[in-house]
Amino acid sequence: MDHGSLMEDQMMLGSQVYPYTTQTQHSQCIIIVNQIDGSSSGEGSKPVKRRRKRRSKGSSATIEGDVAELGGMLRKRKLTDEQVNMLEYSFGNEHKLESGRKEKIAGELGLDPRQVAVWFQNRRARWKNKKLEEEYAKLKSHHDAVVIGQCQLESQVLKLTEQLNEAQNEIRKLSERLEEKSTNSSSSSLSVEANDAPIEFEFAPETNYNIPFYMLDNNYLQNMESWDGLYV
DNA sequence: TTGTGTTTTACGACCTCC
DNA sequence: GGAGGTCGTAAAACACAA
Repeated sequence: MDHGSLMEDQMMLGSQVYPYTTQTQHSQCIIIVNQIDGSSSGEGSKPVKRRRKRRSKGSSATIEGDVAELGGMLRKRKLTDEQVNMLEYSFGNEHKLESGRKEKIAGELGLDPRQVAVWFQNRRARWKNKKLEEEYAKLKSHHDAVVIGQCQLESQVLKLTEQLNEAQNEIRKLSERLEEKSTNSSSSSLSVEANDAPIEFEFAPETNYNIPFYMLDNNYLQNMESWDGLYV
């Protein structure tokens, strides 16, 4: 029998047959689930996508923790705060769920072991999503810092390029002046330098030329310090 | 009240490990 | 091969604005 197509047909027809039969009896809710579908996953090599049987939205709402079965159909129930708290506590201790632990938790909380397993699966998925979001936020802030740093460096490059141009102009002027003087006094055998007026520097006379000028910028040094931490 | 977006519960399909 | 994992998604439950 093709359970898949039967289920699909039942869904199409709006049938209320659910792929599980239920036997519930508990202080709050125990669901003993007997799978009648029988074709869990191993249906040959070809993957068969079967439509799942879902209840229609027309069914009335359930009270939290209420019995999970009505008119032969499973009802989705919200777990009580106490159950969720206990599950959260258990999840906090260990994200994985061995079968012994699952049975124990299910027994303590009055839940079906399957519910406990499903809850842990969903909880792991939420935890993973949260981790991914955190990771994304961290990477984004790092990226933003890198972009800001890059802008700062680019503006520094512009500034330094300007300074370099000025320096080159100054050098050119000086060498032109020297050349001029040497041409004028070419007939004389006297030393030029001895009678010359001192050469007048037009920029940064106080600059210490033993240190690369870009390192004299405080911003440069500060940036060097703050950038070290980014590449750990 | 109702439409809509989000969260929670549950499941099917598939994968991995023992 | 079975148990238990992830992933994607349906549908109920819930929150909340209009």
